[in-house]
Amino acid sequence: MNYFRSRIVIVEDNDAVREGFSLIINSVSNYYVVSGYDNAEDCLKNLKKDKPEIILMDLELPGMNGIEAISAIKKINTSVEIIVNTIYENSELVFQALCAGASGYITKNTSHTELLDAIDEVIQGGAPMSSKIAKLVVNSFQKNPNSPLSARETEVLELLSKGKSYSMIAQELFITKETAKSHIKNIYSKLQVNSKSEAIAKATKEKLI
Amino acid sequence: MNYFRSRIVIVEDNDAVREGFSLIINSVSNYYVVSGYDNAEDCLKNLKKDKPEIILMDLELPGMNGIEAISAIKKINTSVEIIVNTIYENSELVFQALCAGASGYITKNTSHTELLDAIDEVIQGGAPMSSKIAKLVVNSFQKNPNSPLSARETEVLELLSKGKSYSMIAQELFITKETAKSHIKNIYSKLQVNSKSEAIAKATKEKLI
DNA sequence: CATATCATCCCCCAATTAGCGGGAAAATAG
DNA sequence: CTATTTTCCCGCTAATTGGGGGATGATATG
Repeated sequence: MNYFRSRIVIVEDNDAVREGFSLIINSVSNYYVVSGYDNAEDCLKNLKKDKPEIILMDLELPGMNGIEAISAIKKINTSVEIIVNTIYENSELVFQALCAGASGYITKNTSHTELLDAIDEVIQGGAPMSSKIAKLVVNSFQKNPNSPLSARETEVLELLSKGKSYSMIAQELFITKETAKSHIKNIYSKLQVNSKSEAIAKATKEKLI
Repeated sequence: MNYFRSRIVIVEDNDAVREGFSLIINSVSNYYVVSGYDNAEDCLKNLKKDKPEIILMDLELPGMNGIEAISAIKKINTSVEIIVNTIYENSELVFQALCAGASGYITKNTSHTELLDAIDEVIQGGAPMSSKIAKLVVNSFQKNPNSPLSARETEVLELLSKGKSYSMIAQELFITKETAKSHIKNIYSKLQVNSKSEAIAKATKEKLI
């Protein structure tokens, strides 16, 4: 009877919330909660025993935080799918969680149905995200439309950020080294920096490249 | 009566599909189709007249392709929300579309309901994506788990990719310049490259950093 | 316990690079 | 028509890079 039911682990320090999730998840036949923990350490300790396909992970936890926990879990078992469930919509946290290996990120105002939908989506190979989170993620691909740099300058800075030297940039853009140097001079002046790394840092931060 | 209905433009070269979408969208009261085009050029030409809040954009078009169209449209009107609707799930195209400024990316096997949901989501500031697309996007944040580089080497390479010099890397990691050099030597040997830019290129391609 | 990898540190050396200063001319766009 | 962009040139010096050759102790991994 259990053969086709996905094993789920919940890490959530609020007992009421954790037990609520368990009830919701256990109420449908496709999956069941093998274990619930109020901290990441216990989850890690029992990972090999629990063998979950999916972990529902809170981020604000006592002791080890959720981001560290995701990294640690993924190091032990790369195939487990982790869905972050938190109140935080802070973009830094979102990207940290995704970089650490989260497969989905849903915020805590989600309904029971949305929670179950997220689990379904992960099982089907998707990446469930709350609406705002998806927007954050998509925005991260887009450049700042108010860049002070010209198209050519942006092109040069992009190559610079890939570690190319002046002469390599010149070669790739079919210009002389002097022209590349000239562009870089102008880039530095516009960004008010005076070195490659500062320029890259500023451009990355302001999404100019 | 029209004041609160969102204006939608459809760019889709298949007449039947385009007209089908129009019927679906016009069947609900929240939005209506102001224009439909079978190519991007005509859409661009009429952008100021149509004043759409949302554009439903196909990628495979005669003449100017969808990616170029998105860039061109966004250059004219940064606030218009563009939802890509295509059969392609190719990751390169997805990222190009998002980088060009698409707010959503749905594939053509979506139901009428899902199409309308996507439009709703965009209006509410979200970023609708098909399940597979969301997974692609989320995966793009994650590193290759089979990196040949050690943690320290990865750290060094990350700083190198930010344009830092050997001495700056040494400073940031509290090691000597010689140690940084040593790490870089080992990185080059492991990646079988012999320069900074090659290393960064290979590491980026294989998502080691 | 032996071997491998990792992280740290040291030397020498030559070629290239980066960034500073100063220009200038043609093309493009508003 | 004026501002910006893109292209190109010169000289100069400090710094960087990447090649080579090592060594040490710690920590895994078998």
